[in-house]
Amino acid sequence: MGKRIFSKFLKERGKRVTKEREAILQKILSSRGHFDPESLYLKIKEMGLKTSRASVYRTLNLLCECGLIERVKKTEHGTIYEHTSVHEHHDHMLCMECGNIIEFYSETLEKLQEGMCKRQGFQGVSHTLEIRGYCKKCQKKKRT
Amino acid sequence: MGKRIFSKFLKERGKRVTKEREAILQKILSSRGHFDPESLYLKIKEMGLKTSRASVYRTLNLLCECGLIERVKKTEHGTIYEHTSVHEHHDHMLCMECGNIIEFYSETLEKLQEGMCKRQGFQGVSHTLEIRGYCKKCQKKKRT
DNA sequence: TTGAAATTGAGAATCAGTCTCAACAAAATT
DNA sequence: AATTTTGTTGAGACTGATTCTCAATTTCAA
Ligand SMILES: [Mn+2]
Ligand SMILES: [Mn+2]
Ligand SMILES: [Zn+2]
Ligand SMILES: [Zn+2]
Repeated sequence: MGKRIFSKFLKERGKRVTKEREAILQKILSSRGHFDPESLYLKIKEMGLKTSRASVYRTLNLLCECGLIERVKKTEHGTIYEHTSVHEHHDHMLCMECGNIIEFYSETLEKLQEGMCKRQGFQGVSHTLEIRGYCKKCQKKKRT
Repeated sequence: MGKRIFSKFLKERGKRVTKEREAILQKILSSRGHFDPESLYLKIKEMGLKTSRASVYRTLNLLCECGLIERVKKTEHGTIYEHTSVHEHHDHMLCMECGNIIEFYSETLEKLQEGMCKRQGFQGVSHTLEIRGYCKKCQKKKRT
């Protein structure tokens, strides 16, 4: 499904639909959750498909532009992405102990943000909310 | 005021209060708003004080640990910091056109987040909310 | 099928941030 | 006060993510 969107996007810009770009998108769509460019690159090589880091990075930028994926977060170890076509918009809780990511969504929270924007005369387009702390498991561990 | 806190923090850890560390903290406290390591480094040099990039980075890490400053955001051009002792906690709206940053705070929003954490059994410690979009000025420019 | 135009991949370049280590300074011991 | 111990500094090397370069290759409209 994302394949169509991507092809259309590329053609509209006079860009080309190549095997490499298709392989990269396919691999992203066929795996769940968050990912980073380096692991994606390695997974694609493992499958015997040919690609290069340069192409992975270039394609990730294109996929961001066309809205099929999103940059979730820049960390000290690089950028984390996720695909948006599957998931609807959501925010994240990040466990500082184990790195586990909990996804959540609250309509009320979203509305409230819109309200804040209006009050400031700001035209909101997108947002990221990250709550850092400790997940259930890690809270238990700490108690002992 | 932050000077005291920093000295205490350093001593508690068997670390030393040096001219370089004091100069860096002073420069941060005496300037308003957000900053990045490189400009901070340049400002300090301009003043004729002696320092190195290494020391700036090292000291910023210490100041984060002791809570006097915070990493606001990692961008493609590096990390943006701000000092917390002055400002209370707040969130950000970031204009994608001109880079302008609007700070805001909503009690309701904070409470709502606490509620979301409780529902997930997550122990929230801190968070970052960034809303991206267009500020008043840039909205006007776009219309014309 | 052909050729102009876009894309690819290997490796060089860039850039923020960290690390190394010898010279130096602060605290602790004598 | 002199000496020893230990932490800090700064220049520059290093790292790792990402982008750039450019010759070779591929796409696709005609
Ligand atoms: Mn997610
Ligand atoms: Mn701020
Ligand atoms: Zn955890
Ligand atoms: Zn603006």
